[in-house]
Amino acid sequence: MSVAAPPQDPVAITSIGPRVRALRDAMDLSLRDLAERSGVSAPMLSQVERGETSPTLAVAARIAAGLELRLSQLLRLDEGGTVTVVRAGEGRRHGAGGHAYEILTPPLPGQRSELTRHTLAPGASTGGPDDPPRHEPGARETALVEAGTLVLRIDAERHELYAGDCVTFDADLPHHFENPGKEEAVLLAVLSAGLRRS
Amino acid sequence: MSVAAPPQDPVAITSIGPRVRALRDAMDLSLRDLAERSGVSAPMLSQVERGETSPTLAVAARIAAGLELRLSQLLRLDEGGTVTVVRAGEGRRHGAGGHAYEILTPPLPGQRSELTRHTLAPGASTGGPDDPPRHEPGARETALVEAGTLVLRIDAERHELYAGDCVTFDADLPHHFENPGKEEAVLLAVLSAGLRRS
DNA sequence: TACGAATGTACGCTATCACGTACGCGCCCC
DNA sequence: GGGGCGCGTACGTGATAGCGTACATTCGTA
Repeated sequence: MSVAAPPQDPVAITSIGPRVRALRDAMDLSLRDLAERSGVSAPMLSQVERGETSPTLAVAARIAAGLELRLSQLLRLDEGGTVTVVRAGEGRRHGAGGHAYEILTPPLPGQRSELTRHTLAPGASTGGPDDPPRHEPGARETALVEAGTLVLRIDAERHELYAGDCVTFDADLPHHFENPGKEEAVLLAVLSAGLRRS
Repeated sequence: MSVAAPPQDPVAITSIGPRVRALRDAMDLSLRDLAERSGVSAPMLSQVERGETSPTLAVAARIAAGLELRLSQLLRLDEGGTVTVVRAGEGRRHGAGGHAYEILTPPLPGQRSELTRHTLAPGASTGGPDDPPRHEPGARETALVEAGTLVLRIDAERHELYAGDCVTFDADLPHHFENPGKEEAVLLAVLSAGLRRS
């Protein structure tokens, strides 16, 4: 999931106006009251409330202070925290053959890690030796075996993993998992992106 | 017309400059790169970073967006919330108070995500309302319910989660999980760090 | 009805925010 | 050494944020 696009809509954030108005009303303050408390002039407050102007951080902070809030608190009210729930089995499903996986993390801006649940039929493998996963440099992967047994091959190395085992490795190396057993294997994988952006 | 107390110091908030600089460095972006990503001119970015000017909310939001952060997250860094310190002693509480957890990822350099498996006894909760987890700004958490039912409380919101459900949210908001059921609940949590401070 | 006191808003003026351009600097490579 | 190319920063200019003042309106009260 290499997110690169601009993340959110910065314009909508300007809409603290209604919020300020609501808070001021809730505190039973007039424009002049809040002006005195915040050190921002009443006309300015009026313009901000109506969205006719975008205050500077300094002024916005003083307004927030006058409302006994931190600026981040005032702003979060208009941003709405990101909470995304993916119900059981409702992730994005991929895969063919004996390898199926489900992406459990949403494609949000700023998302730096991806959680996937892989199911490997007996004898199946992820990617395969000919088509090794190529992750970006600096990426790191953590894999947790939920059920069955697996073999992780990184470069020339070979690691046997059993249910409950957890392995962490640099994901920019060619690697893949194999299911050598006779039962289905389930793997949870966390892929963390590197910091660098180009 | 009721409350009276002057709350805080709004002046210090203006100092997002160093923060922006650190975040930009961590993402390995030049002023012009960030200018393109954010839609704010490079000279303006330079002035903001050096604290020579107080940007407009609109501009500040665009800067935050260019850094893949919400403005409130960017601001929280310079507010009293500098207490980004993780809850004291929670790492030791293995098996205490009905909440046990195990860190599955190693403390490697360059590790930017942490995988933990939590076990919550009936009625238990992670952290608790008085001692909410405070992760670093920009951090994001993905939690997967392995067994039982859980309730995620984040700010004022409440989300019911059942086995197999997966939820992703901004981890720098105060949050905690509760086990309202009569059975033990198991939770896998992936905590992805935000951009590094240098 | 008239009046004082409160409200929120329209008007100018000044400070400064925010832009495009241009400069000095360090680096790599013909 | 002289180009190029990237970086961050100093200019000058237009836009606008933010102030003080003055105005229209609605109340409660005489």
